[in-house]
Amino acid sequence: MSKLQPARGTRDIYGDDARHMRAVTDAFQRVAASYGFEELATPIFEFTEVYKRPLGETSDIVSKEMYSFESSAREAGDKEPEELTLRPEFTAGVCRSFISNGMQQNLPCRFMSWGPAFRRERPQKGRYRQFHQINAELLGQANPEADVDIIAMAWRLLNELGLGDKVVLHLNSLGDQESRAQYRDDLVTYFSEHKDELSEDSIRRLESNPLRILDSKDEGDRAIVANAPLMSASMNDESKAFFETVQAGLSAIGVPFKHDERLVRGMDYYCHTAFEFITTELGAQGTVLAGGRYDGLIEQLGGPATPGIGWAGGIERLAMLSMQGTQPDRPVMLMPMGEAATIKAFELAEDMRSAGATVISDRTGNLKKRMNRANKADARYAVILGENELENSVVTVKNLDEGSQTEVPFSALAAAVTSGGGEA
RNA sequence: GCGGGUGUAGCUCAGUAGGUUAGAGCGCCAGCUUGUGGUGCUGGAUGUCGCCGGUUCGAAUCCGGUCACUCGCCCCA
Repeated sequence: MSKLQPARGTRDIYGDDARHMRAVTDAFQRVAASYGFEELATPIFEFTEVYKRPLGETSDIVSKEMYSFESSAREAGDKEPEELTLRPEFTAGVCRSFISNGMQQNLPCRFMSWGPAFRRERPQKGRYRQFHQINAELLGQANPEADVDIIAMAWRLLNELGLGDKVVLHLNSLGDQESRAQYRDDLVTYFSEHKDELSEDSIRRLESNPLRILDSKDEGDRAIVANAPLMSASMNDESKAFFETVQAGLSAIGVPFKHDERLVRGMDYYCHTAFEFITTELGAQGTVLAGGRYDGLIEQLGGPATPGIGWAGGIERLAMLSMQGTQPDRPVMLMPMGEAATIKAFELAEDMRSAGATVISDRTGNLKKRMNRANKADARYAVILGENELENSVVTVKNLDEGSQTEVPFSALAAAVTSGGGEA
């Protein structure tokens, strides 16, 4: 075993892993495009402020999980050092881009993005320090129908990945800002009365994030949570109506969901709809796709008040669950023997590629070795060009599935290897 | 960041009353087959036993540290 390892929480992605992940992003791009989403590729790092402001100084992400650094490349012409951060999530960067480019002229905006994100957490299965997400954001629509659309899109994607029966949609509403603030107060009041019964973690949450106590895994906490006031009790009429519409819409298009009163969101800018698609097959990393509405975020970043809703999916987690992947095209292995044949083979290879074939030229070793490699590469044909063939302007085409072989004139080769399995 | 488990060949793993040259399967290489793969037969090589240090006449095995992975917590996709 080599001492040279990738940095903690990172890994090399190749082979089946790469194919499975590609299947997820391919399906995502296809599905999102069918809902009118267009690609927005934001930089992989931003000014630290972009993440710090909306997430809050005290949030776990900002205080201990961000990869931040100071760039001071004076040689490159930078006058002042810049505080930069590798993106820990997509939403803040997308909203920054929306503001930077004056996109409020063009509402509503539907953006799809994908790629790596970085968080310095303790690695676990399905949780990496460099991980990959697919991300969808819909900006400029305050109506609950938008929430239905974007959840429907997620549901369609999950089904295309064959995960319809492996995930459960947990759905909740945090209400509007007023309702949410009210609920928070109600919870603090209630939990403060039971403070001495709460776990250490939850006493801390009482200050930092009281809503999080609701999904505590501590046994003692759960007993107290069971009698805690419900979000729905604190919601005003507008918020109730909003949530009713979302649920009715999902029912109308047949998206199954479970109203989960204990599903919450950490950041303050979240409101109304919150949802998570959860599986039981990945241990503690059960959330494979999650999102919600964030009507206050863009304004908080200094842009024009613009409502937004979106979600992010973990590509690693989705890939691990679905295990789908397209195999590469079966290649034609071209085997020129000798110098003159090698030159001729360049031309034949390009002819076959022009006709749509995948061609690999194997120029080294004896024929036995090359046939062996052809077999490992799962080639459909081996094309042999030796001195005998060269003299007669033919190649020997061997069908590796059937074991049969025939001689084919140069001019007929491209057609022979692209005729779809038919013997030449 | 906190707590538990694991680390032996490319891969999956055996290997404890500490004892000489550390094993299996798969894969890999070679030959049977000098211009022909897959299945078969024969043979071969796998390796700082994660790393560093300690105990011991002697450590893959016991102890400490460290790194990585893994399970849970925190948090989250």
